[in-house]
Parts: sequence; C-alpha cells; structure tokens
Amino acid sequence: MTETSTGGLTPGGVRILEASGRLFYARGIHAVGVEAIAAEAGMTKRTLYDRFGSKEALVAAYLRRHHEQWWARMRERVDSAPGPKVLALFDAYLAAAEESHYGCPFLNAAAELRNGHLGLRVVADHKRQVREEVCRLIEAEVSAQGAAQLGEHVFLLLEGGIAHRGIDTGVDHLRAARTLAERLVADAVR
Amino acid sequence: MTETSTGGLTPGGVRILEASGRLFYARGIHAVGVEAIAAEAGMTKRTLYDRFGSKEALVAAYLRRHHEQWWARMRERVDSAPGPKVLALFDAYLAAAEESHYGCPFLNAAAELRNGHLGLRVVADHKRQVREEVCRLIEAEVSAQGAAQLGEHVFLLLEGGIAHRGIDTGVDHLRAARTLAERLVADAVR
DNA sequence: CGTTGACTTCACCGATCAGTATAGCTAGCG
DNA sequence: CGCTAGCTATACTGATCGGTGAAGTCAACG
Repeated sequence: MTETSTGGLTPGGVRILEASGRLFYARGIHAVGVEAIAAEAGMTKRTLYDRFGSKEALVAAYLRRHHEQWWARMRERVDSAPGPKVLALFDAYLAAAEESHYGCPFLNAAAELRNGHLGLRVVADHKRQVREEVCRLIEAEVSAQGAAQLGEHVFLLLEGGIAHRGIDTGVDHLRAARTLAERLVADAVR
Repeated sequence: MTETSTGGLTPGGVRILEASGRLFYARGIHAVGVEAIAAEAGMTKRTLYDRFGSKEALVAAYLRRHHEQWWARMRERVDSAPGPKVLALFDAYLAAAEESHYGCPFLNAAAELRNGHLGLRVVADHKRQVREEVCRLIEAEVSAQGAAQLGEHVFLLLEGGIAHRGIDTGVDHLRAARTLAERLVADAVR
C-alpha cells in the first residue's frame, strides 16, 4: 500500500487537493484564493465547495494529504537504509529539500494560521509523530538510558535545520545538523 | 542609547509601526489589511502611505524595528548575566516566549513572504546576526578549536526550540534546547 | 426507465483588498 | 504674514476575497 489513498475522495476532489498542494506551498495559504485553486485544478469553485465545504477544511485536508505522502516516502527510505536509521531520516529531509524551495510546509502553515484553525492540529500531530519517530529510531540503536534525551536533542537539531530551509538558500544548516547528529549517536553507542 | 530610535520617523509614523507590530504578529502579515493598521494606530490610511509608500515597505520597516528592539533587549540581558553568556541568550528567548504566543515573528514572516519581498532580507539578516552572536559567545568561553562547530550546533538547537514556540504550547522544547546546550558547553570547557 | 452523483456554468452576495485623489486643518517657523 | 510639515476626512478605483443559488449536463447503476 505505497500508493497514496484517495480517502474516498472523488477524482475531482483529488485534483483539487493536488492543486492546493502546489499553490499553497508555492505562494502561501492566505495568498492563494479558492478561485485560483479551482482554476489550477481545472475544476469549478462550486465543485471545490461541494467536496470540502470551506477553505479552512481544504487547508486541513491539504496538510493531511501532505503528511501521508511524506510519511510514506520517509518510511520507505528509512526502512531500506543501511546503517543508523536516524541518519536516513535526515537524508529524507535533505532529499526533499533539493526539490522544494520554500521551507517546510508544516512550519509555514503553522506560521500563517491562528486561533484554532483546523490545520493547526494537523501540523501539531505531524510534528509530534516526527519527534516520536526520531526517538524510536534512536532507541533502536542506543542503550536505553539517555535515549529519550538524545532523541529530543536530535529532534531539535533536525527542526533547526528544517526551519532554515526557507530562509537561507541551500541546505547547509540541515547538513550540519546531520553531521552533528551523527557524532552524537556515535558517541552514545560507544 | 537603550531607547529605541525613531529613525527620523514622524510621531504618526511611529504609532503606525507600533500598531503594525501588534497586528502583524498577532494575526499574520497577509491576514492584516492596511486599513486595520491605520485604525489601530488611530491614523488615516493616507498618512500610512505618506510615510511608508506601500504595505511591502511597511512590513520591512516593522521587521527592522522589531529586530532593533529585540537586539537591544537581548544585549542588555546577555551583557549583565553571570556565568556562560550563551545560556543567557537562551534565557532571553525563554523570557520573550512567556509573553509572546505566536512563535518567532521572523520565522513567521519568512514563512509567509515570497519572491524577493523586502522583508525577507531583514529576516535573513536578523538570523545571520543571531547565529554570529551565538558563535561569538561560544568562542569567548571555549578553546578555539571546535568552537565554530559548537556554535553551529547550539544555534541549531536554539532555532529548533524557537521554531516550536508557535506549534506546541509551552516552552518545553526551548527549555530542553537550553539544557542540552548547557551540557555541550560544559563538556567543551572541560 | 428513473435515480443518483459528479461536475459545469454563471450570476451573484457583501466584504475587503492595496492604493489614490482632492481638499482642508493646524502648529511651528522664518 | 506666508510657507511648510504632519495629519484628517472622505470618497473613490478596480480587483479580489470566501461563499452561495439555481439550473443543467452526463454517465453509471438499479
């Protein structure tokens, strides 16, 4: 089941979700109107509202879909990697950074949304899952004691590197984070 | 000169900048119209345009002012702190996080703006200065070798903690980042 | 055959967007 | 006195915002 589930969506709904992904990420959420999304999808605004009900719900659906796709890609890469799995997680982010030039879509969304917007829960859930995954991968390689703290440490490094994908051009920070994480894990194993 | 410079601005211009600071931070840049800013400042839209020329220029001015204020506050705290200066920098961010609930205004702005917006340069300059400050403070306490790498490491921890101010409630991540930075510096000194 | 669901077409709603035009007020200053 | 700077007041532009109403097309399915 590596295919992305359509989640019971109609074909038109899927195209709208795909168009949302492109536009929201490239221009920002508030900067993109529903009219533009419908046009990009080759659909009508009416269909968009029939499927999603509101822009807020569409934003949440866009983030959920993005999370699912990213998670599947990450899992595949991590599971098939030799050596320390947690470094493969950094590699997954590095690979994604090569083709996406506006930073982390989840951090971007969190920065734009306010006041209990539906999308905020999706972002918080996503980041929590990433953090738990980091801790899980660390625990698999390091003696139990100190693993939790090391996991938090590595997660913060990862997030620090990710947060700057949208500010500095290049992936230097993310690469530095990976280097340092590698050293920390090696020290902990020894 | 701890007073914030008005930068040659008229009294009305200053009030507009103050209002911009409140509204842009609380609701986001794209979500706030110039009309609302003028009203919050008790000024007219005409005055706003006479002083700043465009919303884009106003956003850049807001970010510049915010940087100046933050930098002065941070410097005061760091300079007057006992013990490792770099930890005082974390404390400055922790203190700011207590009263500001929408994350880092610079990361938020970077997440919203695109395509060479004037504000993006201000954000990039700000983060570069923070990074250089971290490295400077580290070099003052640690033997030269490895100081640069340790500086980058601590900066990433700081940014990781900051990036989550707008996602998780509370300052747990930032506090964890401080704890880990403290250990790293202690290890390097030893 | 009839129904249902996915989708189109298009006109429309009130509100708001960034930005401009024109005119006038008031206080400080030479 | 007259000029200028800072600001107010109000009306306006054309565009776009999120969202709705009503009618109709088309294919799949029972």
